[in-house]
Amino acid sequence: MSQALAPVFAALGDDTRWALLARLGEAPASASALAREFPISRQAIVKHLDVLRAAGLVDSEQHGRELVHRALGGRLSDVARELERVGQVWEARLARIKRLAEG
Amino acid sequence: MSQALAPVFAALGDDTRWALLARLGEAPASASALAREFPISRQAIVKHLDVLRAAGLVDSEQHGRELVHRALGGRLSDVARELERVGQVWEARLARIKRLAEG
DNA sequence: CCTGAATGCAACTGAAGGGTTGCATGTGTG
DNA sequence: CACACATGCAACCCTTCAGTTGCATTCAGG
Repeated sequence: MSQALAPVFAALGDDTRWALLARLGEAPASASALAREFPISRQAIVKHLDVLRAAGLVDSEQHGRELVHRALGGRLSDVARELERVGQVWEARLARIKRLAEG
Repeated sequence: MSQALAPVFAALGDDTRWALLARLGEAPASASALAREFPISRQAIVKHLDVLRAAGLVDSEQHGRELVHRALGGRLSDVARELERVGQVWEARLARIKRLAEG
């Protein structure tokens, strides 16, 4: 199922990358276009996009002479479900321990 | 609402930290106890716990002479809900764009 | 056709972060 | 009361990583 979560979190852990992803969430764009909107070089943006793509958070498509990138909400939902699941297991376990200790 | 997500992702992005958190999810433990189970020094573990606590993923309580840490599933659920929400917004936007382009 | 714009590759720098060791200091329990 | 064990603080190493600059290349379109 959903591949290792760590790479996704690592990808999301950087502010710039998160901003970039949020921007792509509003509308697809090319690296050069993003470079005009953000205060960092195009190369830096390309590297971030590589990381995001590797994490399954972005996908890219050739359009004429430019490579257009878009954010994938689906992957985010996958991760969300996994987190929710894990979180509930922990909470349940904690509750059980507390019950044992007090009861 | 749920404070900035970035710190949480940054915290979850490290494999060792994730492993540590998963371990605490099974049962609370002190830093020294964890140091006996993991192949890294107690100091390294303490630093990881600091990061996790700052992200709201762990909380610590003094028990006799030791500081016992436990994983907070609740925070994980918060993040999950936020992710799910954002993911759906992106998907909806994409669908709308696609409809416009094709329709 | 030819030029501007977009991409790709590579080397380099500086800072952040994971990990270590050493030491000082508390404090529970035998 | 003493000693073992848990914690805290600090300096230090080394790798990873964000970001930069420079250059080569390709290709869409006027």
